[in-house]
Amino acid sequence: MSGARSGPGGDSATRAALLDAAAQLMLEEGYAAVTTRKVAARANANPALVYYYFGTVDELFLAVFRRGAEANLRRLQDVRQAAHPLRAMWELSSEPHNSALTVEFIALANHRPAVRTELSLYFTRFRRLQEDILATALADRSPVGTPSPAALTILISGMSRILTMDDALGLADGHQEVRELIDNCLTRFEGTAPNSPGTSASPTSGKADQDRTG
Amino acid sequence: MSGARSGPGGDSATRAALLDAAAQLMLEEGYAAVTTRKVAARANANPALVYYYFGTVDELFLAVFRRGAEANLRRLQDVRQAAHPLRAMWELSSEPHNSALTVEFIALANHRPAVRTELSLYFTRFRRLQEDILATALADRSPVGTPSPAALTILISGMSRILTMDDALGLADGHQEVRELIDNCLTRFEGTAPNSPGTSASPTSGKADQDRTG
DNA sequence: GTCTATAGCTGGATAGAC
DNA sequence: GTCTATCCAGCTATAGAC
Repeated sequence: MSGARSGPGGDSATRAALLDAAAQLMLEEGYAAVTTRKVAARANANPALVYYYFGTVDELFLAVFRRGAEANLRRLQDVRQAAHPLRAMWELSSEPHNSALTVEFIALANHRPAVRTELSLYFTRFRRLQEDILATALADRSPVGTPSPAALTILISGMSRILTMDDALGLADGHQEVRELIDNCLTRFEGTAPNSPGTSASPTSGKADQDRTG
Repeated sequence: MSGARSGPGGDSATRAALLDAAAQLMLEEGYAAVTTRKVAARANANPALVYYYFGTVDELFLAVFRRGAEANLRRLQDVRQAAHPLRAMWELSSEPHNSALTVEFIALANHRPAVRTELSLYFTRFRRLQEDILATALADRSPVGTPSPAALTILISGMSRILTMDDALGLADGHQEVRELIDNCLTRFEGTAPNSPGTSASPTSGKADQDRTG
């Protein structure tokens, strides 16, 4: 039950520890700090095991990303069941932990084709799901002139990304007003109460909590 | 007149070549590829000269950033004189070359305090200037309910950043609609004609053309 | 200002024992 | 599955000749 179904493609405890270690390193020191030696040290494992499980460092990056991406897609699915889906969606997009890893992967994607392909696929799926949720939530309730779900998705993605990236740099000018504007929009559509903490989040949590991506 | 006023802090041709090389490397291969050897090779210079001029690789990063940042602030200043300042501001923010370098520096900033400080200072100045231009352009002409210049600045920054970052990943869903929405806003305030190519850009161009930052 | 040389370290990757 | 040992490449930074 613990380290079952092993093998290079499997889900052994060691493999998971290596993934956790790599994600942590990316967050704390940046993708350039993800070396076989450092990852192994942090996972209390032997450096050679990185090659055993992943073959190359590039594949390690992809595995880290995929794990987080899948967790995030599940969480977005769960948003449908939240008391206030739109607000839950906004909160999911605005998680700072989330966006810190994303910045690292986007920087990586600019220079590693395999990573770029993976990110492109992930974002396409994530945005489509967002559009879907928006379409359902806004059906017959949006005033004339409301942009399409696709455009609203860009708006939400852009605003959550700039706010979280600004936060990382300590920039806050205008943030409060923007957050209030967004809050007003959400309230207009879904009523006043924010989701209680955890309502928007995943029953999927647990291990996946350590390296969300998106 | 050519390599005049030399010295480690000066502006010799070699120093400039090293800065150009570092900026190119960041764009093409990412910040992790900025090593003394590679930078020197690309600049046809000796690796030891990096230390002569900059002391450390960190200082080289800062010098690259500052050069681009100053060029960008000058260009934003020039926007005031454009036929359509708001449109010129939007076009400046939307330059892809611009944002590619910015992503690298933001990733760097997450892990190097000196870089974070520098970016924080730059963005603060850039946004303040944007707010100023917005305030001037919108004075007495904005309908009730229009967000403040500070909030509009976040909106502009967020939209231009998400669009350019999406472009780098090949994501385009909803982009056309968003661009049209923005275009309509600009037209409503400034009339229909886009700035002729170059109108929004810098008389400051030339060498600075190679590594804008922002 | 520019160069060579070099110390000392860290890295990716593999072979092969257990 | 996990480990040791190892090859070779690349890196930062400095000392010192020219």
